[in-house]
Amino acid sequence: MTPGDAFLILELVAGNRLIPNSIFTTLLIKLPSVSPHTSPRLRAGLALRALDAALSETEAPAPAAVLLHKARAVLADPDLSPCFPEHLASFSADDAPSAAVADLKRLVDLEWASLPPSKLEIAAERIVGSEALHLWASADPAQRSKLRLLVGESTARDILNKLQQDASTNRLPQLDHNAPKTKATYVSDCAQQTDRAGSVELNAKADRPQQDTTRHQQESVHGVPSRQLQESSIPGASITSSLLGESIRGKEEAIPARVTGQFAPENIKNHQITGSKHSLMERNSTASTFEWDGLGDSDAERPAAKRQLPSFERITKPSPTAAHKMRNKWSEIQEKTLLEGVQAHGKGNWKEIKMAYPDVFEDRSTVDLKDKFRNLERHLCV
DNA sequence: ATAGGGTTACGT
DNA sequence: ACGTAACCCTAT
Repeated sequence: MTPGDAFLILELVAGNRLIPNSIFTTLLIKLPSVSPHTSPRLRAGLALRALDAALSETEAPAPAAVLLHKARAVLADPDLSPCFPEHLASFSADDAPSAAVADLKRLVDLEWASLPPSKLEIAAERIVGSEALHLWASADPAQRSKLRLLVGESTARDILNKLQQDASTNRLPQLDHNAPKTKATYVSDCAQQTDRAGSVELNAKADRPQQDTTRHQQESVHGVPSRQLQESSIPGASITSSLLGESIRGKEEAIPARVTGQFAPENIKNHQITGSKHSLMERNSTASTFEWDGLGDSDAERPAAKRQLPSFERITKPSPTAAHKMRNKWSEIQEKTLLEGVQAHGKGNWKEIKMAYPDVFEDRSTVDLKDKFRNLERHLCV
């Protein structure tokens, strides 16, 4: 195992919040040591893990003041503080400790969701993602057998089939410039536009967030914790880095530290009077809200909280008791799941995220997800 | 399907 | 009264 391979593994693992600290630290100890300074993801992952640990005292419900104190200690740690983005490093709240801790947790969640994809994820995207056909098309037989080894038999067959189809229609797939935004673009959007070069570089390679690799990654974490991670991922990594090394390595130096300072003021929209087009003031008759009984967000998801769509009769005969319906507040679980979803599937892939957590988002539309994430984002960006 | 402008209900 | 979370509408 070369230091380069160790770097790829650690960089992947550090930035995946689903992989527990215990596993991460085990890897940290057993693998050849790597310098975190070449990777923003690795740096931020290390820092966020430390902060997470400080904030999640699961033993006894520690008082907020204690958590805050611990968190501040982490933030002030001279080894870690350079790794935090500015708004976290300079975090200070004059609210009560509990509010400050809640604020901090929110910021940390967002920061996790904003981590750029790892180089392995990007590499995986290149060999199975939307751009993969080009790579496969131009690969000679020896390279193809390497690729086949990496992606697995069935995926290889799929890709080759597609390739065949495209060859028969005599057309290679076009580059999709309207591809949805990825984590990487999200980061660069949100961060100040001061160092375009590095971000653009990342964007070009992570044109679309991969799906399968992330999902596999998560499944293996949930299912078979440590053994698999330590053994099975290693040969793949070596092959990957030997095959793709020149394209993903050597760029490390070129990637500048992430700058997430103040955000562009243009993002702040001041509600202004709008020459309203037409009867926007009128509530859409198809709109409905409903009550979410109780505040049971932590436990059993209510099984049958179904939105009741208004029927025709109801329109003609409006309910006399017109009980004022509350709106559906987002539960903490839903918020966390959304952030996790964005981390795993990329910002903008709302449909995908919704489908990935059907129970949690049963009563949320993709637009709801998008709106909610926009709200969460504003906490960070304003 | 998604982004972004706009509206409304709710908490303060 | 005001800021904002949740929701709605529409252009792309």
